[in-house]
Amino acid sequence: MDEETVEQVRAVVAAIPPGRVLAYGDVAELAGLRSARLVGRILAEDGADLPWHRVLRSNGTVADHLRHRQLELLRAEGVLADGARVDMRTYRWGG
DNA sequence: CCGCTGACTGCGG
DNA sequence: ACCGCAGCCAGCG
Repeated sequence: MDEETVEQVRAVVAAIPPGRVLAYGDVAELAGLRSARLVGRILAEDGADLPWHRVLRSNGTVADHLRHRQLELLRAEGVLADGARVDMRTYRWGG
């Protein structure tokens, strides 16, 4: 992985305010990338120390293996999920 | 080089 | 709401 790319993504994710969220694609755009998948990959490898739970799919759902943990962390900062889905219109940073 | 695999996305049926 | 498909970037066999 390109170190600069990783740092760009890390910077964007670190800047998301508590109680707000972004889609992988949003992070990619803000970091100057064309691939949302790459953002997911970077968070998987270098995202442990970041508020990675504020990044989810564009439709408000999250990957299965993260579902429980991520929704729990979001709930703790006031982001409520309607079942397995977060309302992006309400919580998306910017909006 | 080829194909498969993901913390993904938008479009069409 | 469901499904498939094409694009997407990087790593692995």
